[in-house]
Amino acid sequence: MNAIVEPKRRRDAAATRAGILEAAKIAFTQHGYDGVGVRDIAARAGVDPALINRYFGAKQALFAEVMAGALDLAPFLTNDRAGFGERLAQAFVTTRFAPDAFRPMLAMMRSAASPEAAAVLRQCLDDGLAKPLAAWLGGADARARAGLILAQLTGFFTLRTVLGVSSLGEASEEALVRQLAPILQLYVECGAAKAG
Amino acid sequence: MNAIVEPKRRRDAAATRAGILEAAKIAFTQHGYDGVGVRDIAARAGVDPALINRYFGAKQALFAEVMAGALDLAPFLTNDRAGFGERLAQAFVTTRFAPDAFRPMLAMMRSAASPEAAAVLRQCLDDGLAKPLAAWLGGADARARAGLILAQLTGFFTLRTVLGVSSLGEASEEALVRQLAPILQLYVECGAAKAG
DNA sequence: ACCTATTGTCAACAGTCGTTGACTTAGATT
DNA sequence: AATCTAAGTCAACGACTGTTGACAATAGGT
Repeated sequence: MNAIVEPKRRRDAAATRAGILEAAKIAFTQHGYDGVGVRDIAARAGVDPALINRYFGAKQALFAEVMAGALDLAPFLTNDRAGFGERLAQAFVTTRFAPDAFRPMLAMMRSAASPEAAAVLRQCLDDGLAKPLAAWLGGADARARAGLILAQLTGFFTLRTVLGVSSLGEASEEALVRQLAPILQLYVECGAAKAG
Repeated sequence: MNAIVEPKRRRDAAATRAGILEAAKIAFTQHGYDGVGVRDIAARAGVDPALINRYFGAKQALFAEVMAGALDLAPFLTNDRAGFGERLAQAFVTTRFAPDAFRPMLAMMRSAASPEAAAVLRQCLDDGLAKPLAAWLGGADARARAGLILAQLTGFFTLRTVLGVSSLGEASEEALVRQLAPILQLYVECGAAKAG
């Protein structure tokens, strides 16, 4: 029983580092890279602002660590290819989130305008989403189809959650899934069948 | 010949105001709302920064005037409904722009993260794009379909131009149009045929 | 109990931001 | 030519930004 039970050190580098990281995830999700200051993040973590630079070097590096590996489409890239569109649409349209949840795609779209953040995001997006999706899709124009699927999803996020356009906010989730699912599915199939 | 030929006044309120507006259009397109300072805009217009507040009251009001009426899909909402997807895809994928051109949709996506700009954009987007498009589409789930079309287009912009993901940047324009056009067209028709 | 490396605190730097008010100048009117 | 208003200039405000270095306090190993 007496394994390494966390001696509850009052000063714990690993814990504060993790606390900063967790606070940063929420903050970046809510306000984007430019909308959050290091003092905000530190305050959320109950920590001195200087510690952010001590543990992460710079704000950009903290953002990079927040986003590293967070963008992941793997759960959707299963063998059930026929259900891809439906599963993806359901997940993106109907999933509820706690107000302080970490939502990588939302953090991404809210940070895209900042060149500093964009430099980080480009690679996360390519490696975490675009390339795996293109590989899973296969067939003709795989990269283009993967990019357009991601464009549809990220655009949906930006318009509905970031900008709050009424068309997407007030439309029933049922209608959105009904329209979106077959579109996503079409991107899967129109490469396998033939390049039209 | 001697109509009102612009007496070439060295001090011309209307001209400087227009100059500021023009400079702001380019600046917001290139760097987004948060990425541009009033001093930048003033410098581009060759004008004192204080004049921006004199003529527009505040930065947000300047942005609002830049975006007012700029988002317009009317040229695409013609009677040729069968060619809608192809025309839209062609225009969005292949159109070349001068580096200092005003591109309203790009300015929008680069400014979406700022709450101040988002407040302006929400209404421009709804009134200028979403509502006219939904009305033109008609049929079942018109609002949802309009929103999803805009999501596809804006997402495409953000990923390709703002973030520069390789999947959309390196894919051939031909392939992109080939994949995108039928998708957009499907949003037009899947409301008219039946809500399946 | 001392020593030392780790961890946390604090203040300040050098910028940038949007905005404001007082001032000077130009141009048209009388 | 004198006057007066419109137009443009300038400096500064207060708040905020990311980052840094010197300092204080704690904890663990001896």
